[in-house]
Amino acid sequence: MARTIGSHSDITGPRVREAALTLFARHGYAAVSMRQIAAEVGVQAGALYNYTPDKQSLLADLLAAHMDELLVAHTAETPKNSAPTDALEHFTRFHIRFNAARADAVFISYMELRNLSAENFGRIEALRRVYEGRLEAILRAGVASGAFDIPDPKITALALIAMLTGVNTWFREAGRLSLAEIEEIYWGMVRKTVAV
Amino acid sequence: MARTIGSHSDITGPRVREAALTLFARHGYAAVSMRQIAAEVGVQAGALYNYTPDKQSLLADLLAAHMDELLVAHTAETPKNSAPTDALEHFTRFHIRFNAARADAVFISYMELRNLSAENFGRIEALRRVYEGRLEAILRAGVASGAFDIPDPKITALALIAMLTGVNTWFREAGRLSLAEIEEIYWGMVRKTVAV
DNA sequence: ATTTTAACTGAACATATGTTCAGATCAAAG
DNA sequence: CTTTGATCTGAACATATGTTCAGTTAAAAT
Repeated sequence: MARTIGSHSDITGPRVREAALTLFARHGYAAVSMRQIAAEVGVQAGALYNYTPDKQSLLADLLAAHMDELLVAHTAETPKNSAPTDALEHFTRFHIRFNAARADAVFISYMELRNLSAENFGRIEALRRVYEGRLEAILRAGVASGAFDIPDPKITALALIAMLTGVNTWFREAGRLSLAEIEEIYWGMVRKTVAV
Repeated sequence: MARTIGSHSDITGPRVREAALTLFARHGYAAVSMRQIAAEVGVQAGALYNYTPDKQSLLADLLAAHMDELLVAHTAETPKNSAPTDALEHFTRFHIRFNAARADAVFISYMELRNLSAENFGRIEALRRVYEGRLEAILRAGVASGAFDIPDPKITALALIAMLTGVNTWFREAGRLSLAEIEEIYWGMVRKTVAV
């Protein structure tokens, strides 16, 4: 009637976040009520406040966690001192693979920026800029080395990120193409886009 | 106290749609109330129902109108019997220019699909598929003629649309680059992406 | 001038939402 | 076994939402 048998914050907490992520991605932050999230977890809405101060923090934390994870993973997996073309290939494959494994988080990290408070928006946007900046740095290094022919590295970075992230709107594991095939196709397009 | 002096449905109707478009784009459909839209127009919420059966229809009609306008404009402006490369250039420039002039409508046509009823989603999605299909047809013609080297026209079409539509997330008229400059840069990238 | 139609208000209605918190039950510690 | 801490319920609270509609005022028609 009150405390659920076997419950523990280490179990319920992640389930709250998971449910929120799934529901926000499917229906949108504003369209999902705390009661819906609670029902998904199997508790009443009031219980959610043991795990989040409020609804806005729940969204902001999901987005920040995703961006932090993205940057940490990218940092860990990025080879040092690669030639620009290798670095670009790595970025391309990393982006597709990492994001495909986290479709919901990627989705809301673009779709729900409008629902963040100004403070939270600034926080998430700063993280996004860091990631974009890494691609731009690769492109600039390629231009400087003569490996790439790019009229405007910043615009090109934006275009490539949009292209790569677009995979998330349609890729399905059970689809016609495997993720590896999609990586190949996209790397081919990216390579040609910057080719001399 | 009741009817506003000088009011007419040909004036208020479009203002309702305009206010809805602006507010939906800025805050998201679910986060915007009918009272907010009404306030933007300068009427009470109950008055909106002279112009739309319900909130969902307001959104669906905005999306459908945009897609219809896009397809009509694209049909009217597309030269007949162009070589694939010319057709692709035209598509690229058309997409950027047309959408830049309708940033809010483009934005919600991607961001608010989740908030459509199943019936309305099907309706809008079908229109989107028509547009995508036109790009794919250009790419296929280019492959058939030997002008393009593309491993998968359908995937390439999705990638290019994502790249081109991405302009809408950051382009500002008062920005560093003019729309014409952006068209040039993007056409350069698109041309190289499909190059033999 | 009168009647009809158009365009609105304001109040109401039936829910719905984010959040709080006293009390209840489970789990861990002593 | 008792006490303390953890995790929940259910009710309440203060708003907020989409929508309806009788009545009011402006515009158009007669």
